[in-house]
Amino acid sequence: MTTEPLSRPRIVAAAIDLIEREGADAVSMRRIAAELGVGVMSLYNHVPNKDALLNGVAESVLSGIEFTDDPDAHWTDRVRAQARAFRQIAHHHPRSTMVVVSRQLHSHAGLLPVERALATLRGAGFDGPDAVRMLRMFIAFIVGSLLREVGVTPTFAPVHSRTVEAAEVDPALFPEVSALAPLLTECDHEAEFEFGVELLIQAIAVHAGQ
Amino acid sequence: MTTEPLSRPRIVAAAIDLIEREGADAVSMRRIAAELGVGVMSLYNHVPNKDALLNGVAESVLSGIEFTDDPDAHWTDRVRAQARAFRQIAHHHPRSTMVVVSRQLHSHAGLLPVERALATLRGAGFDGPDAVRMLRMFIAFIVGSLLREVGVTPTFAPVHSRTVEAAEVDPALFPEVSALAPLLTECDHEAEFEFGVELLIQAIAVHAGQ
DNA sequence: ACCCTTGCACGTACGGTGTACGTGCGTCAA
DNA sequence: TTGACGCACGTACACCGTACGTGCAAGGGT
Repeated sequence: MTTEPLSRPRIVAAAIDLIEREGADAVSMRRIAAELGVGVMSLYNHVPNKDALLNGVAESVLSGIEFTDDPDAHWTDRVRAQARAFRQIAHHHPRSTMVVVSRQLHSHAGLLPVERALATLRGAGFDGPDAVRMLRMFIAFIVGSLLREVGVTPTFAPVHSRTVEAAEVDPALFPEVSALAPLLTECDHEAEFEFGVELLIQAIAVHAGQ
Repeated sequence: MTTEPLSRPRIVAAAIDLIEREGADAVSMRRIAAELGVGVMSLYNHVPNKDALLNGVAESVLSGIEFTDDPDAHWTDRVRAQARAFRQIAHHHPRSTMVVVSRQLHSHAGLLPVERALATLRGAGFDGPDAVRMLRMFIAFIVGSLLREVGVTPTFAPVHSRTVEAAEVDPALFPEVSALAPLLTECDHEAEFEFGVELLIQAIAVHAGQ
């Protein structure tokens, strides 16, 4: 076993790997050390504490986003592409998503998506305040969508379809929910996300036109 | 000291109180027991485990929402009112917000807002699938907004205004971010939320009209 | 009046957690 | 050669969730 030297990137990579395999709850300094075949405290030579390590995880995942921005394209296409790129996180690192969105980053990795989004919005003709507003709107939507997608926030699926389908929620108390139960239990995240993005782009376009 | 008997509601209330005073990280079974002047294991006579206790916290906060729904009002007003009511969580229980939105509830408390929202959307003329789509859109937006508001997700404030204002982010690398830094550092959550709600309602109205 | 069940508060104990601290070894600079 | 330094490591501490056993008080059946 060629004992490659310990390093921050290697530790972060091990953490991401562990999160994706066993979930964020499985992450502990001891566990990561074991995964790397290393003593627990050796980690602290490269990472100040667990919190910083998780920040590293968020940055790493975030910087893995493939932004293929075409500055000549229409701004609606560029916004669409950026939103989709962000959603890739949920595909490539589903169980790390919660870590990414629930962490306040002041590093380059966290700023790059913001910079790109602001650039395309300004390019679309929005002034500063409007661009920031639109960006915040999109971020809220995307964060909320990703959380739903990775199962943190409810789908809302009152009846988890594993059970006897519906019949678990009282139709008298919740007529709409029970009537729409089949629709609520299933969720095509891709379609849902696309629908939301289109709705937002459309709304923004209207807002820009006036 | 009149030693009122221990009970689930009293434990949940103590937990909420503790969260609001010292943050969600301060919550431990030992701490709550101490707060109630009670042995740790006594809690387990009323609550199966910590997870269930936090579910209780979420339900309690959620059921504290004041929904004043007027069935005769225009659906846009009803949607607005419901969105605002939900946002009250962030005002009344700011530090519990994360607990509320990050927990999957299958109880009455969690279903009631869904039922109400679906009812008003159906009343507005949307068919089942559309109503569910709109609801999910709103939930994503609201969850994302609340997370930003309570400081979980970034504002995005690359320069935390406590430092030397701007000048911390390289204008060459991030021209837009540094140019808009003043706007990014401050965030009127109320205005931001209202803007988003209006944008969504408007978009949905357009969608409904076609 | 008796017993006996039941409910509930409590203490102890176990295996986990993050991390402060001291120790020893390898590799370079002087 | 010697000194400093970087880094892997073990130990130790305070804290966590909770399984388990114990004892006390109230209530119901006989």
